[in-house]
Amino acid sequence: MARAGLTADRLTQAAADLADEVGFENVTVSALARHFGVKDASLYSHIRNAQDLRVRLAVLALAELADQVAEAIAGRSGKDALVAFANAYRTYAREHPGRYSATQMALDPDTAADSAAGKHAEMTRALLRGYDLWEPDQTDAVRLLHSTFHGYVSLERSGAFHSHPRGVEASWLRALDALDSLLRAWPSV
Amino acid sequence: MARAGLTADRLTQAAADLADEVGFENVTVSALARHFGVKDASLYSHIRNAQDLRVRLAVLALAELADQVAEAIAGRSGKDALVAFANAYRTYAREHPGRYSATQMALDPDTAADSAAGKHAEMTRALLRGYDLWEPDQTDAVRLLHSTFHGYVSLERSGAFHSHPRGVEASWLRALDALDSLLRAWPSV
DNA sequence: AGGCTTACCTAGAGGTCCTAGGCAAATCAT
DNA sequence: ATGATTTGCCTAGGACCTCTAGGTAAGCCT
Repeated sequence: MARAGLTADRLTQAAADLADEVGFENVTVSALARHFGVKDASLYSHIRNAQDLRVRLAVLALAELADQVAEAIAGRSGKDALVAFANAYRTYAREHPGRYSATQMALDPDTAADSAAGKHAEMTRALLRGYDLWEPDQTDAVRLLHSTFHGYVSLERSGAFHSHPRGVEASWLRALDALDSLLRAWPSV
Repeated sequence: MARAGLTADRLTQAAADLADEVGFENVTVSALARHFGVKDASLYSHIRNAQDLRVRLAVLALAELADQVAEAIAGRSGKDALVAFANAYRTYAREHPGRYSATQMALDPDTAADSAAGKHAEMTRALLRGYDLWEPDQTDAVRLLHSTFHGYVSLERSGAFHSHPRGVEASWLRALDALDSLLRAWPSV
């Protein structure tokens, strides 16, 4: 009997693909085992439990997202960087719905620290270098930007914007214009 | 044997309380049946299935949230209304975590139309009357505000802001200041 | 009081999660 | 190469959740 050659990493990768196909909440240990043609009990020597699998998936997705964003803003600054950041974020969420859902998981502080969660804030800070912002305004702006991007993507996914004809794309661009102008005028807010 | 007197509405109410106690994802038909001291099979004459129960819960929460917000902005305008809206939204999410999670469910378009989902946008429009905004800027602004509120609340709940000492409350107030100033200056953005 | 509706029941099938313990494949030692 | 060790995947099985089918009894209606 040939072995399937499972490892925690391969399981996590497959779980991520599965999440994008069937939705994050449908990522189950059983489904993953079926995908590899093994019994579900066989996975428990690689992952502690179903929650552990989801956490690993979340960490993977956070790292991927951070990479995409980092690549997007490399060599840009000011509004260029803002738009690149925002579009990379939104694109990742659209192309990888299951993975993006995973990034919304509540991680315990230790796991979050180990993950790329901190990298997001760091990159947002880098992007703010093009604007004239210093602490504590920088932190406030980081939170506002992150909230807005996440909120927009999240509502877009839930279909909250479908009720109105105005193009979601046009609104998005306008929101980026607004945020840019807000950041430039921030000190006087 | 006395009857428990179950109805779909009572089940939904109890499910909402349960959600706030143990989390939306832990709202199960079995747990709800235990709460009423009946067998789980007994609930299926009132609700179609577990998903149906969650949808009812989502619709309930959306209506409650809309009511809270409507009450908050009644008689206010401009920044007063903006702050009242935002605080009511955030307060509901903090006091009713399970219900708020339910509001994030993806509802099919028909259900969404029946629910109070449209009321949100309508109220946000009412609040914008204090600012000098007309279509399509109004829709863009509604989407930006909704996204930001939802995003902030959502990230706050996921613990994304805990990594930095700057008070979440102070950042929130600053965000509201920024949004107010953004709305006032919108036409020139 | 008898009949009808309906609220709740039991029984049971199928799925997911997870533990305990077993066997065999791969790896290592001699 | 062969025996010993490790480890990957197995079977068995318990606990819980979802949902259907069909039964019994409580409460309402005349």
